[in-house]
Amino acid sequence: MSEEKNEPLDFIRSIVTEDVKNGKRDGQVVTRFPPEPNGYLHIGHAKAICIDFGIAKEFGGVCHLRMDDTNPTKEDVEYVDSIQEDVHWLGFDWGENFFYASYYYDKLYEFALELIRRGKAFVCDLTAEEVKEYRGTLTEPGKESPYRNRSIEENLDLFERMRKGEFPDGAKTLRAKIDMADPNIHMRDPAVYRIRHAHHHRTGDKWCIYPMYDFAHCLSDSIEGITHSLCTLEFEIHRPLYDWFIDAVGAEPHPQQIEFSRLNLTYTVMSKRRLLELVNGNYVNGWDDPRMPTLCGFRRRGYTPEAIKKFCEILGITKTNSLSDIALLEHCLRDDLNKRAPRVLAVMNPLKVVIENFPEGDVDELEAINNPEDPSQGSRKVPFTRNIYIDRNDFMEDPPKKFFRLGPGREVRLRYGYFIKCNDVIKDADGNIVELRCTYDPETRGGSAPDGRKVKGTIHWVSADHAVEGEARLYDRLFSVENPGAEKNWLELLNPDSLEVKKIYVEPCLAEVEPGYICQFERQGYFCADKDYTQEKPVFNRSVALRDSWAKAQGKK
RNA sequence: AACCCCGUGGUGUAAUGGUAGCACAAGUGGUUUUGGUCCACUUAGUCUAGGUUCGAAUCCUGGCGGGGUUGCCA
Repeated sequence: MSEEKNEPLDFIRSIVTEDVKNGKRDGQVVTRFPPEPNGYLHIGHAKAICIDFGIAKEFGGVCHLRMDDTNPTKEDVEYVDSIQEDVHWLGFDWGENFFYASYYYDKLYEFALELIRRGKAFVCDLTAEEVKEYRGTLTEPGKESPYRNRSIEENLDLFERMRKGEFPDGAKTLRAKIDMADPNIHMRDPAVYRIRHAHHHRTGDKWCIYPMYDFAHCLSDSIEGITHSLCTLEFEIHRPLYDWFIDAVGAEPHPQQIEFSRLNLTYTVMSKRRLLELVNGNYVNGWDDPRMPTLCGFRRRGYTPEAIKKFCEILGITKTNSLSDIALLEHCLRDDLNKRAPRVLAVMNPLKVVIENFPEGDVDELEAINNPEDPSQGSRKVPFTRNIYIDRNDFMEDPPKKFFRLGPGREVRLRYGYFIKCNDVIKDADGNIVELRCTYDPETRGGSAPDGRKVKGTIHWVSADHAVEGEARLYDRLFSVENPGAEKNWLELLNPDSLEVKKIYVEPCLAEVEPGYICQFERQGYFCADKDYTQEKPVFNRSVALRDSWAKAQGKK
């Protein structure tokens, strides 16, 4: 009975709250997440998952996971497995409530029979092309099929023979008898069953007729006792049909379909068709390529489930067509990672630095905090030696005004190490900088000077003798335009930078840098992701990211 | 020129007839052993025209704009 007046309720929660209050369906809440196993789950699905599972949980209900597998030609067990894995990874649990629409093929067949017996469906011999002609257009009504008035007995007989496999694909369909003049084209005698002599990933060759989405979905919901059938906006126009089928066969209970807007992200393509094209065309290395907006792609890129869920929560539930800024998603990840990800020193684009007053062969073990945001994560030792690498981007021979890092004659702090001062710049014959000669101040061990003097910059470094070398791709964004989803020639907009392989050098506390991708977050840092990414893996912070940010700012001026 | 849905800062949202608020982004300043984090501040909004009302982002009507719908896909 608690009244949470201050908590704003989105329109779906308002409806559910009202239903529960009114004792509708005994106050039970049962939702479902119903993907078709024809591809991998992407960030757009994450929103639906958060809503479906989230609302069920909030109202003390359950959420089913149901594979909407009514089209055997497009589906595969590979996808079933990945979907389960990804939903679990996000942190949701369907318990015992895992189903397939194909579990209900027998019941659905019975419902179809009932539809025929009630005179509400007929077997139609029109070809696909003819059906299209008869359907009419958006502005003109359709014409009734010449087969529309077959007797119930004949329909029953024909439908039974369809099931037995007496007809080839496309020869006949079972159609609902509704209204060919309905302004909603989906109500103009829609198909209920079609013939498909195809092997189904679960039921094998048992069936050669398969129910259409509109018929199977609402009745599957009813069979499972779903109370609120939440889906995206494109199904809005299907809702009258959803209701019609349930009423027409007299199914109980009658779930309520409610639609919300789907997620769109800037710089990202989201449709399964296009993602499949990226995979099949080898533009990416599979569904879990870290550049993909799939959940497994985000996972490899180092995203946490918490960040994704938080993002979905912030977006809220509305019916407004929207294009969400991926910067918000990145913010959610930084926010999460910042609190818990261990940090490690890293250098990309190494520049050798010789500390002239540090003895050759000596190793100084320095103490480094694992996570400045979380002291409980402890510290580690970092070896300091005469020869180190810093990032090329952290040195400028002719530093402009607001550049705070190393330059000739300047002093900076090596993070967790010493202050160093640049005395000399060594170049090769072509004038490229190949080495820096510096001196360190032994008094500044740990990073602070007893005399109280300050430095403006703190830079990353690794011991040249101890650094672990690896390669990684620098992930920026797969696409280089605002919204490639809207572009016709979207494949040409792939960002070439996303393919660039870079060297990376990290502290010896890491055994190796596994080949993978490096995710770039300006001003926050990079972290490395790979096939077996875990949240315990470190963020390679600062260095290049900050440099790029600075460069970008300069470019603006 | 059909039907349905949706229009609040650049973006995503809150306010359900009573002070237009939050977050991201952008910008400025401060703290800082990550140019990160954190803190403070700034910029910026109810598509439009009428109507109802003491009072409209909210209700009504028209216009304008965006999206969806003509699979034997889901």
